[in-house]
Order: sequence, then structure tokens, then C-alpha cells
Amino acid sequence: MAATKDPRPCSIADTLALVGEKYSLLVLREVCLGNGRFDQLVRNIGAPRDVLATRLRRLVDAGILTKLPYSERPQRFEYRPTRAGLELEPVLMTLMEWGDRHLREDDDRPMVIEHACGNELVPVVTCRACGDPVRHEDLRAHPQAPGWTVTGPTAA
Amino acid sequence: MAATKDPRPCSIADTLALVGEKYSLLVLREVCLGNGRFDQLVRNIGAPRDVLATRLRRLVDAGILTKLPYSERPQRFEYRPTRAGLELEPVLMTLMEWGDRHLREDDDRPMVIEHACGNELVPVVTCRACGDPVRHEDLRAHPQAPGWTVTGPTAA
DNA sequence: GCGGTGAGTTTGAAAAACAAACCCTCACCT
DNA sequence: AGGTGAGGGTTTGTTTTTCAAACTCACCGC
Repeated sequence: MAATKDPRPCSIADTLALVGEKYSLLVLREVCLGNGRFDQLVRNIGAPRDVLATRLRRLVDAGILTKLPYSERPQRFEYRPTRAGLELEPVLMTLMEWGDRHLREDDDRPMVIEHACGNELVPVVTCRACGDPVRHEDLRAHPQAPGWTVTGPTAA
Repeated sequence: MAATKDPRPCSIADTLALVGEKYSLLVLREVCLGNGRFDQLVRNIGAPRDVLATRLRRLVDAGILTKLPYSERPQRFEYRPTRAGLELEPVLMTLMEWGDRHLREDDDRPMVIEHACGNELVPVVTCRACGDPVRHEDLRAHPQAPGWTVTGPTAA
């Protein structure tokens, strides 16, 4: 019944192949905050310098970051998110929201984000068509490619 | 100015500490789809069995998965998401949405999800307070804990 | 010319990932 | 009673990564 030999075609997996390695999403967090310099990244993330250099190369290659000079002579660079990189912010938001809710007490959230509407941002994933918040029970998966099995009645 | 020695307190980092290792989010994808048996996971994810066993232990310990028997004699188990695990689905949704948009042509999405409203689900992260879709420019970060620097005017 | 900063690279040891083989309990067949 | 096979892992030995610390190189200010 379920017997796909190789990993399935999957956009989650494909996205994680680009940003799923250790530190990559933290790099994105930092550059989204404007902290795009190498030494800032090392300090703020706590990653080994060589690993960070590898990650940065990969993220630049993937079109998620750009490396641009903020000073010639002495040459100095800064990493910034591309449009595609910024569009990964929802991933960061949902991760943060989960962590705030499950791993913290209500009053020691390390960071509060203010939305333009004036309120504190609590990110909610909604359905674009109807606007309702997405709940697991409301989903049904329809595999489009071969190699998928959906055992339960529900979906991801 | 920016000089935090150690990694910062951060809910994104904390969440990734639980689910950020290779394969963990793919495990979650599978269990959310109802494919929670060990051999299914091995096949569908393509992970080495030992690594998978390690991940499963960790996810169970973290309260994201439960391991429950679907048959005594012979003892057989199935992994399922806990409530906390299901609440990570928004992370999967945003990853999938990004991958569909940036890594695929419009017509070869490996999986389409149908929402209870009858339409195809396109997940959008919105502000709970005002309901508007979240855009980077509308955010402002307010660090609550020491150790944070927000260089740019914008926020993550 | 001396010390310091930024942005990495090099080096060598420790940890993780990997693939393949193995193990154990049971069920089913004959 | 013996053989086969499934499910759910563990073991083994090898290849990759990670890691921390030290090092490099270009430049600036003193």
C-alpha cells in the first residue's frame, strides 16, 4: 500500500533543503532584523564561523540573501534578504509563535513584534480564500504527484 | 553596540532546537498525514533508520509526538502528533507555500490541500488583531530580553 | 610600525549521518 | 515443527559535518 521507495516530491522538503540546515533560519532572522554583518551573525547566532560562512554561501546561491558591500576600501560586506528571503518571514513568525506559546511563560517572551495596526502581532495562518484560521480538522490533502500516501482522513 | 556573547534568547531558536534537526519536520508532515509507522516514515522520508529512531525519541520527549500501540501481540506502534504537534502545522504550511511559489511551476505542485471552505488552501499569515496579511514593512521588533540588537528600522 | 576591526579560512579533534546488516517477537503457512 | 515474512527497531563501520581555536589578509587610525 504505502511503499514509495525514495523521498517524495514535496515543497516542504524542498524548502527545507534550502533553509533547513542548522542556523540557516537564524541567519534569516538576523538579516531580517538588519543585523547582516558577519561578526554580528557569529555573535548573535552563536554559530561556528566556518559553518556560518558555508550557510551564507548557500543562502546567497539560493537567492534568499544578497551580499552587498557597505564599504569599499576596506572591503566590507553585509548580507540582506532578497524579496524571496523576506517571504520566508512567515516561517519565522509561525516558529516564534509556537515557541512563545509552548516553551515560554506568557510574560517572558524574548521579543514582541508590533504590527502596523498598533497591536502586538500574533501571527495566525489563515485560508486566503475564506479568511478563516486554518485548523487541522479542516484540511484534506490531495497528492498531485505519484509517490504519496495519505493514510488518515486528515491532511497536512 | 551589538556584542552579545552567547546566542540570544529567542523563541524561533528554541522551537528549532526541538524540530529543526534534519528530518524532524518531515516526520511531522507524515504523522499529520496519518503515516505514523516506522517503516512508512523510513520509506516516505528517506531517512536512515537510526537517525529516524533518534528523531522520534526526541519528538516524543518534547511532547510533539506520542507513540501508541495499534496492536498488542505482536506489539506494533504508531506515532501521532499531540495537540502541540498539530499546532506546528502552520510552520509546515508556510514552508510548503514558499516552496510552491518559489521552487515550482504553478502546475506541478506535489500536493494540494483543500480547506473546509471548499477552496484550495493558500496559507496566509495574518495579524490576529487586525486580520491583515503580515508584510515585512509593517513590523517593528521590540526586544524584551537583554542581548538583542535590532539594527535596521524593520523587524522580523 | 603597532594594535585593532571585519570577514573570513585553516586545522585537527569530536560528534552526527549514513547504508547495510543484524536482531527479536510474533503470525502465518504447510 | 520448521520456514518465511513483517514490523520496529539496534549495531557496526565508514564518511561527513560540526566545532572551537588559531590563523590570515586588507585595511584604518595613531
